[in-house]
Order: sequence, then C-alpha cells, then structure tokens
Amino acid sequence: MPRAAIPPARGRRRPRGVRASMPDCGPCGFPLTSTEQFFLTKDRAMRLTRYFLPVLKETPSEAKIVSHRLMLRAGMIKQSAAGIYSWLPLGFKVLRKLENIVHEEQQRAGHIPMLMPTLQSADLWKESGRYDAYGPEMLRIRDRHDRDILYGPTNEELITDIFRSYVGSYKDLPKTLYHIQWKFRDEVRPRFGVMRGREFLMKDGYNFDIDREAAMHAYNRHLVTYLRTYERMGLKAIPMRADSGPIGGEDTHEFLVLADTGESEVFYDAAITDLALGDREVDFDSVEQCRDIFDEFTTHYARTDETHDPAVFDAVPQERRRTARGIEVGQIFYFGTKYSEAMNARVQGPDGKPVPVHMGSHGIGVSRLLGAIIEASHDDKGIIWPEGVTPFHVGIVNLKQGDAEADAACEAIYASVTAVGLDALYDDRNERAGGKFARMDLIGLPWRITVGPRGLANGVVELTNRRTGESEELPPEEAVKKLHGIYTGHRTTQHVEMMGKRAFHTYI
RNA sequence: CGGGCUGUAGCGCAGCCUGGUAGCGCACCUGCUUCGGGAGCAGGGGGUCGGAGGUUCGAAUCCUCUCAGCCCGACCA
Repeated sequence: MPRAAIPPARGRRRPRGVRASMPDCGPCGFPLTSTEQFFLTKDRAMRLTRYFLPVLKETPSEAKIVSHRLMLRAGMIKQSAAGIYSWLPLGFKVLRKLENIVHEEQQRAGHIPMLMPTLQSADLWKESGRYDAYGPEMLRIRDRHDRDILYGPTNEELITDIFRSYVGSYKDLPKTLYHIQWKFRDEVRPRFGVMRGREFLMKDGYNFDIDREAAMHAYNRHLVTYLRTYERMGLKAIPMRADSGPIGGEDTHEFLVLADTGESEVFYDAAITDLALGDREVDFDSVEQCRDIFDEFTTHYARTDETHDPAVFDAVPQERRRTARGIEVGQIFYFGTKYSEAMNARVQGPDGKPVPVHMGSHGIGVSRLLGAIIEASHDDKGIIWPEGVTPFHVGIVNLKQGDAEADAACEAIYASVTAVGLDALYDDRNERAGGKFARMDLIGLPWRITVGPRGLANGVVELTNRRTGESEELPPEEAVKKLHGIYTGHRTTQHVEMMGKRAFHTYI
C-alpha cells in the first residue's frame, strides 16, 4: 500500500513551543494527540478488501428513524446495550472528524482543551447540591469501599473544583476550559440510535470571568464558535432562546438543526436561515464584534416550544413565519455564580476582596451530531456526507476488477488522491458494478470516481457528485486535480495562537 | 415510570394456536456462466429456538419465573 505523501503546508507558522520534530496536523499547526498522530502516520486511505465495513442490505427492525437506520446499514455503529453503541470503523472516522472540527474551532477562540474523567466522586455533587437534585438520570455506582461514585452526566462540579484549587486572582481571568468526553445519562427510554443514547460524546466548556459583563463576552464568543463549528459540518444550526433546565441559569440558547424528525417544535423568522458566517474574519477578543454577531444571529425570532411566545411571534411578517421541527445539537448557558457560590470558587479582585467568579457552560453533542447530519443530509439511497465531515473524500469504483488496465488506472488514482492529502476508499473487490455503486451511495461519500475499460479506452474516468448525481468524464489526473480543489476550502484552518495576550502559570 | 409488544442463523422473517428434536429470503463459502446500478444455475457451511425451572415418553411450541430489546406516552442533549 502506498504511503500517504502529505504535502508540506505552506505559509503557516509553527506555534511557539512546538518543536520541529513534533508531529502536527499540517494545516492548523497544533501538536497532535496520539490518536491524531496515528491517523496521520498510517494510511488513512483504504482498500475495501482490507477494510471493515459491514454494511447491511436490510434494516434491523429496531431502527425507526432514518439516521439510525442508515448508521446501522452503513456499518457505522453496533448497539451494545440500550442506548450504548460501539463505533465501527466508518462511524469512528466521522466521529473523529467532528471532534477535530470542534477542537479547532474552540482553540481558535482561545479555549483550552483538557480531559476530565468519566467517573466522579459523589462528594463534589453533594457539595453543589446536585447529587440529590439530579434524579435517576444520573448513574450512581458504589465502589468496593462502599463509596458513592457516579458516571458523569456533566462536569460543572469537577471543573469548578479544579478552578478553585489553583486560581485565586482576578489577574488569571478570563479562562475557558473545555473537554470532549463520554458522558452518561440514564435515559428512561433511549431511542433514535446515537441521537438519544445513554452514553454520548460531548464537548463541554466552562468559562470563568470576573463579572457578568466579562462572562457575557464569553457567552457571545461561544455562540460565534458554535456557529462556525456547525457551518463547517455542513449544518444550518439556528440559535434559539431556550429554557435552562437542570443546569440552571439566566441566559441560554440552544442550537437547533432543522429536520422533520427533530424532537422539538421550533418557531422562527425565515430571515434567520439566510445568515451565515462564511469567510468572515473574527477577532474573538473583540467584545464588540462578538456581540454584533450575537445580535445578528439572535435578533430574529427563533424559539423552541418551551419559550415560544405567540404574541411576539405574530409580530413577524406572516410570510416569514415558520413552524418546523429541530434537533438540538448544542446549548450555551450563562449561570453566573450558581456553582462558584455553592462551591466557594472565588478570586481576589483589584481591591483585595474575594468575589465569586461568573461562569457559564457550553455543550456540543458530538456523537448526536452524526445523527443530526444524516437526518439533514440523505436520500433514499443512503447518506450524503457534507465535504467537511466525510469519512473518505472520494470513493474509487473499479468496474472491472482484474482487468489490467482498469486495475492500473485505479491504483494510480488511489496513489495520487492520497498524495494530495485526501482519503480515498477504493472498492477493489471483485464485485459487480451495481453492488459497488449501491454501497458507495449508502455510505454517502460525496464524490466518486468510476473507472472502467469503456472510459479508459477514451482516456477518461467518471467523477460523480453524490448529492446531485451529476457526472463528468475527465482524464484521471484532471479528476484528482478537481477533487483537490473542491476540498481545499475544507482544509484551510489557520493557526491562531491560544489566548494570545495572556498566560497562566501556577506552582504548587 | 404507565400502556402495548417482541426475543428462532449475521440481517429480515415463518413455524408456536392443534407438542414429535427447525425452515424461508438476503448475506456467507465452492464451481461454472455473467459483468456500467444490489446477476443466474448448481452445490455447501452456519442456529437447539434469550435464560432458568416445570408439565410430558417427548417442548421452539404448554405453564411459571427471569433477562434483554422495541413501540406510544410522560421525561430528556
């Protein structure tokens, strides 16, 4: 198998403190986790004869909604217990892609990645008062010493404890810490596959600020990062005023993806769906700019059924009023001093007096996003991945496996696609064309290169768009070039130095 | 947590009422033919019927208990 030759990224700056020998992610320049290194040092492109892609022709009877059905059929997940899933290679690949987008967009805004455990001591939850308040959704476990522990449904207590252990001065603010970790909520009735599992992967972030005004900047900043994140995933997610629920708090917005199978009824002004961030430069340190974007995206009426106000909605011009269903894929909260008071997380202000920090928390349902993306992007043949999240950038279909010319052409295309830094899935099985097409359509790769003796006789292969079904015949090298161009826009993350103007050091 | 339902081969299902040690389609393996949208023929492998107990000469089928999963509702990212 040819090694992936990843061309060196041009014109980017290596972050300070990162040695030349340290592997980085190329386009964005960040040091990589071991998992990310693994993905880059191994071939990410794949031959189907060597892959593990257990697709199903028939739908398992338990799957009721389209994303669940397609994820099972495309061999992405396997249920292990109610609401708990194994992520098979294809599903895992997409999950990692989503995670990476979330990481990039959080770090772009100066938010700091870390990792907290899945299991937590009940003590902290007793301190905040939520051990009793949370109810049976929290999975409670007892260890061999009869100590109460729990599988974390969220991390406010843990992060507040970490913060109060090390931070004592207003000079160390603001800070936003986040992690992407598995959570567990013991839903009475898990359903819809990963859309409402009991175990789920979630990005949750927590901001610590000196006062309400500073915390509101963090709130707005998160809204901007979330908009960017969803946009990169090919989603139109609308921020909607929402209820704060068990997290508690004063301000909160949910982000909803419009889909017929959504769990919430939503009401909005159609003007909001025209809004996009696009290529806009955003200075995340700019209070004004973040607030302007916040205003831009939250001024139009957009609410879930929980906060819907028919009187206000009626003020929207009739022709722009929309009622639809939506899938919640994220939520941001400002909750002030709720946890810092309960858990005594204070810093000294300039006047030497201790004040409780103002906090907010911000979540993105990473695993649930797979379901949401599929709900929003599929047809009767299968999934249609947006370019930004697709598990492989292109599928190569060899129509006549064993034909010397077709085999050689496919190998050459496979190698050159890989050489420009894209992942190809090459269907090199000795199967009939129909079966290969059906499988490619099912797993939803946005582009397909079809190679057969008929086209090769004229020196061309076929490049097909999964979404539109449109095909064009091109010489193989032109097809690869075109693909490279298509994906350039999805691979141009620029490095932004984390918390450029501030540093935080402590010694214990 | 209330109401309804289902567990038989990897997936989809039949058999259960009227007990006699398991069947179909897809998938899988072999061979031949086929080969640009899930091919055809022939041959073949795989399950002891969610689990435990009971009734019976005999249980996938009847009875009891139990586990798991699904659907509707309430709840929820």
